[in-house]
Amino acid sequence: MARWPGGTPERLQEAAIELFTERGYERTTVAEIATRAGLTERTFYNHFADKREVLFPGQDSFIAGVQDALGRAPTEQSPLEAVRAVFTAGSDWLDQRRNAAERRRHILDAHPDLREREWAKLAALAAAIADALRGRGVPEPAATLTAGVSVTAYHCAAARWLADPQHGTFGQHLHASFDELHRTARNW
Amino acid sequence: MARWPGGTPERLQEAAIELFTERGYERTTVAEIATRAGLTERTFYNHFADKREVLFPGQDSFIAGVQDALGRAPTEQSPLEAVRAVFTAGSDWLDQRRNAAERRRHILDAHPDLREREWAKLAALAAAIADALRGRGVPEPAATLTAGVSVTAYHCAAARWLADPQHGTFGQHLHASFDELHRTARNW
DNA sequence: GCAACTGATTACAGGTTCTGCAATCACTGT
DNA sequence: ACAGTGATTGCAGAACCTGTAATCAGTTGC
Repeated sequence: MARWPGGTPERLQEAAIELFTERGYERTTVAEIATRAGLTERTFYNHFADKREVLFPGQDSFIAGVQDALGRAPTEQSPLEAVRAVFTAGSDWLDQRRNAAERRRHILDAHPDLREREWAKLAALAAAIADALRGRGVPEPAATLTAGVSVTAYHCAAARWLADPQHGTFGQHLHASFDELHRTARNW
Repeated sequence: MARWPGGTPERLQEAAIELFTERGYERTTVAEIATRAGLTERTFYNHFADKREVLFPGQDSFIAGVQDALGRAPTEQSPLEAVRAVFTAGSDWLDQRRNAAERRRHILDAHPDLREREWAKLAALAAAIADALRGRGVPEPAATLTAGVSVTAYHCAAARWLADPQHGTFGQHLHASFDELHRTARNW
């Protein structure tokens, strides 16, 4: 018998999402989150760097995964093709979590501080991609630009995926975004 | 004779930059900034929404200006051309403030919280541009994508402008970024 | 069997950020 | 004179976050 029930960070995340949904992000204190999870405020900060981070579980490992996958992508792919393929490979994972993503999006949209953190995560993703591209021999500023453009397309696809009343798959929106990118690029 | 010496926000900004440079962002309290400016902590918060905002003066009006200029850009320009032209129009303004920009960059680079705010400002800029493009009749998702790509190029240009040991003008780096964008787009 | 170790949790104290509210006070217009 | 304006201030307090040390069930080494 374990001394402490497992899944502490998960319990904190669930409690946080419940409370944020019920009464909003600002009107919820960290102490309340911890209490609902059967823990104390101090324990919350043992698992999350700050109050916002509880809404971004696994983001850092996702970013690391993208960077890693890009490192082993076939060399004959162009940089943008490689990134696009890596994103596409992870699209099923997202589709299976649409409900959770929708609830999370609601909370994020309601508070600027949380969107700020989201942009920070996207910037970190772009930095990781740029790093991987440089590792593939892409020179600057092409690496940074390609990474930024890719993340823009990714983010745009994610937004439209969640806003889509027809509930199309993330993969469909991803391809639509990248295709639109090619189309508009032709008019430059 | 005015009751209070003028330029309160400017004095707070100068005091903040001095202190952040001397002992770092984290080791400087808002009370210390206010005291150095001959004011109180409460007055600081009358002028800035939070501690970080003191390093982003006039950003919101800059964003509004970009949006406004885009609204009156000639219709025969393609969306990306229009944005590029608006950015170029403001490049002299930046060149005249290179020193201040360098000091500010040093402070920003040293603390993640500040970079987070910077990304939030860039995201706000992208949103404003997307809005202006939609006003020009650009449909979604092209508007959002073009705006995102533009801001990526802008940000990349700004970074390289400040990192350039040859001290090239911002306009040169801006054009280099946009040209590189065209070049890489051809390999997609 | 027993002691030392481990590692998650907890208790506590305290600094900092940020907000709400009411008061001050020189200047302004009537 | 005299009320109005508006920037500043004082004060109280909630919430966020951190450092440090204590607790204690389970595990390991002997």
